[in-house]
Order: sequence, then structure tokens, then C-alpha cells
Amino acid sequence: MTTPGRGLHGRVLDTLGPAITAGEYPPGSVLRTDELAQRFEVSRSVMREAVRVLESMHLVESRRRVGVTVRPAAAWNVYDPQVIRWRLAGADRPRQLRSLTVLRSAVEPVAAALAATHATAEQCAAITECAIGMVAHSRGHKLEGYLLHDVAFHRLILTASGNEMFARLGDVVEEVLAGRTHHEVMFDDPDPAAVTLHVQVAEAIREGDATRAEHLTREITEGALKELDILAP
Amino acid sequence: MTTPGRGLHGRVLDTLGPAITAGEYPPGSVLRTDELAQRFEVSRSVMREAVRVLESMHLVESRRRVGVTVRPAAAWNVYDPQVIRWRLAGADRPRQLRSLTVLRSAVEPVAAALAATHATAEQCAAITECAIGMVAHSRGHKLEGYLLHDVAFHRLILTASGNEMFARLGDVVEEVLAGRTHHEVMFDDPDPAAVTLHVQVAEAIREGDATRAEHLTREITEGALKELDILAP
DNA sequence: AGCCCATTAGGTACGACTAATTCAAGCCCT
DNA sequence: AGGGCTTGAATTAGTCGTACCTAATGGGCT
Repeated sequence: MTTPGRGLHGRVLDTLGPAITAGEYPPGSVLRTDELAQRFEVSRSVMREAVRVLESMHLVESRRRVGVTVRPAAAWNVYDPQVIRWRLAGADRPRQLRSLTVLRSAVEPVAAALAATHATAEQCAAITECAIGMVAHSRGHKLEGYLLHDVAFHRLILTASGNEMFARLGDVVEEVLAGRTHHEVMFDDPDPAAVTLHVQVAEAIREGDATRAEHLTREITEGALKELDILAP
Repeated sequence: MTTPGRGLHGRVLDTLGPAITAGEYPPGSVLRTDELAQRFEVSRSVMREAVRVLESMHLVESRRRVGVTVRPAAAWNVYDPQVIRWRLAGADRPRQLRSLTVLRSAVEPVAAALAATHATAEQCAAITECAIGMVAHSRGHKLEGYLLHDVAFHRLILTASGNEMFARLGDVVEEVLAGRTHHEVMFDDPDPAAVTLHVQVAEAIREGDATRAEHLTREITEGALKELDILAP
């Protein structure tokens, strides 16, 4: 995935970030740079750089004479891929997964509709290939192969929408899908109906049928939501 | 808005960030920390902190023996409020505004539907108040007052949806709406039809009619898209 | 109550040293 | 002779530690 620990400050972040997003330090908690530097056995310079990054994510706020105070969760940059990963690794993973899936259910249908009118021939071919790949890995405990094509499928559609904001949600979708396969209860084989829907979405996009692509994609995301309801009502 | 220049490194970012997002340094461009420190007349420590922040936004990548290389736009954290502000201040503001409006058109209808079933009585009251405020400022060149209520209206709905990912898009909506009022051509008074739609959305949410809230909100966002088409086809 | 000042923790600057990576010169082997 | 590999020198970010500045804060004084 992403390079863990590109430098000492990155190592520090890999510990501090998850700790903060996990609520280990409640909002308003005050940390001191020097104390943190000692705790992590790094120089103040390194700790300052780490704090700066946390600050840019709005996880903390640095004020003179006070220290580094933890900000309430409502202020966090929850779209930062790093923050998303930290939170998905934490305790409220289910809630996080649900939020992200709801976001998917809002974005992906619209993205699919746009893809139906904007996708190039190459993109259509790639999307179709992914759908075929999903079918090929839909039976016989080939979950890893299925996941790979599933992620690529949704990422391609988001990209083909031509909207950069949508395109950048590819990472989010990947996290959600990977999480479902790896951490949550996943039925031995994917739902055949879902596989069919993916094939049909590919069809609709290829044919330039925006409305159909949108509705079919909505069915997929609603299925994902129902799946979550079953696991954690 | 946000505090401009919380420290020297912030001052540097206020210049470097917009420059990079504006494409002033094409992808692959190499900057050197020391050179930048000299150019901005700050110490290396300060410049390093600034670079760390840019790195956390995926605007640049810092590698030994190479320098600080500018990453392609596709890698940028376009959901970072700071990045959004920088890009909106730059040359491709129209494209950016369009991307964000498309995002709104995907998210807000779903958020409104959720708000219809999740909003508390207090939230319903606040939303209604905003709609009333919009009506009150809809005639006679009261654009600032109108904007204020418009922003609050959409922000409240996003919050009332109960989904934190939606809630955090309040800043985005504010930027878009503020941009429309301040920088783009804005008709002297807002479209009466749009004002009515807002009132009706408030109604639907109050009555718990999710489907109606969703459809009405979709009309609002589609109107916003059409407005953009007129300005920049 | 209001003002003043000592305290405190972050902010900035500088200098020295480390480490990784690139590039190229030089070598060996084919 | 040419191509690929090794080695080393140059370069730039990374880390550390120190010294000093600045501004909030809280308590004590008037």
C-alpha cells in the first residue's frame, strides 16, 4: 500500500495518528512537543514536523504556552486517505465502514452515469474486462482474485466519470472492499446477483445508457449497505 | 475564514501551495529545500515543516539526493479544504467549481434523504429558519444575507444526515456558494424557483419525507449545474 | 477588579553531522 | 569494442542539539 515510515517523523505518525483517531487522547487533551519527543526518542525537530502534519489534518492544534491540543473528531479531515486508514484500523471501524459505504452509495451511481457518457473505448474495454474477471473468480474460494477485479472495476468507473473528485475516491472504495473481504464476515463466494449487476453496469456504460448505469450501480451500493445492516444492525 | 499564517511556515504555504496547485511548477519539477528557504527568507527548519505539510497533501514528494519533486495533480488530496481553497483561487477555478458542484449533486440529495429520517426537532427548526431567512433576503440586493442563510441551510442538512463524511463537505459547499456570489456572475437576485425549492426541502425534511427531500434537493443541485453550463459551457 | 510580570511551551534559527541515492567513471567479461 | 556491472564521489534530504525569541497564561500585586 503506502510506504510506512518514510523517515523518522513517519514512524512517529504511524503510532500517534492511530492513537489520536482511536480516541486514546480525548478532545482537548494537551500534549507537549518535548514530552512526545522524549517518548518517541526523536529530536524536537522531528516531532515538530510530525505535529505539523497532524495539524494539517486538523487532528491537533498547536498553540503557544498551551501545547498541542487534540481537536474534536468533527474537525478532522476524514477524507485524508491516511486518516481513513488510521480510523479503519481502530475500534470504531464498523461505524467508519458504514459512513464510507453511504458515501459510496451517493457517489458511485452518479459516477457511473457520467462514465456512461464520458468513458473512452479503452475505458469501456477495461471495465468489461474487470467484470469478466469478477465472473471468473466468483466461484470456488477465489476471493483475492475477485477483490482485485472488483476494486479495479469501481476505480475505473470513478476515473472514467471524468470528475477528479470522484476519481480520488478510488482509494476509499478500495479500503472498503478490501476491508469487507479481509476483516469482515465474507460469504465463501460473492453474491451471484451482485456479480450479474456488475456485468450489467459494464454493459450499460458500454452502450452509453447513463440512466441504466446509474440505477444498476445504485442496486450494487444498496446491496453493500444491506450487507452492513446484516453484520451490524 | 481560516487563520492565514499561523506561524512562519503557514506564510510560506500561503505562497507555495497556490503556486503548486496553479501548475506554476509542472509535475516532476524539482525544488530544493535550501533554495526555497533562501527564497522565502526563512530557516531550513521552517521550510522543512512547510514541505512536510505539502507532502501530507501529496502535492510534493521529498526524496534524498533528488529534492522536493512536484507530484501530478492526480495524486493531490483534492478533498483537503486548504487544497480546495488554493485551487479555487487559481486559474482553473471554473473546472474546479464544476467538479465540486458535480460532487454536490451526488451527495446532497442523499444527505437530504437521510436528514429527513434522522434530523432532530431542533435541526428541523434550524433548517426551516434558514429557508425563511433565504426568502427574506431573496429580493432587493441582499446577496450577502442570502448567502449566509443558503450556506447554513446546506450545512445543516449535511450535518443532520448523521453521516460524518457528508457533514465534512459543508466547507466545500460554502466555498462553492461563496464563490458563486463573490466571483462569478450572479444575477442581482437569486432565482425565485430555487428559493421555493429550498423552502420545500425544509418542508419535506420536517415531514420525514425522504424521497421528496431527495428529489427536491436534486432539482436544486441540477439547477446549480445548469447555472455553471450557462457561465462556462 | 484590573494591571503587571514571571513562567512556560511553542516558534525560529543555525550549525554539524548522517545517510541514502544518483551519476559516472572505471572495470571486467563477453 | 561494446555492454553490463561495480565502485566511489558528489549531492541533497534527514536528524540532532542548542540557543534564543515570542507570546499566551495565570497568579500576584496594587
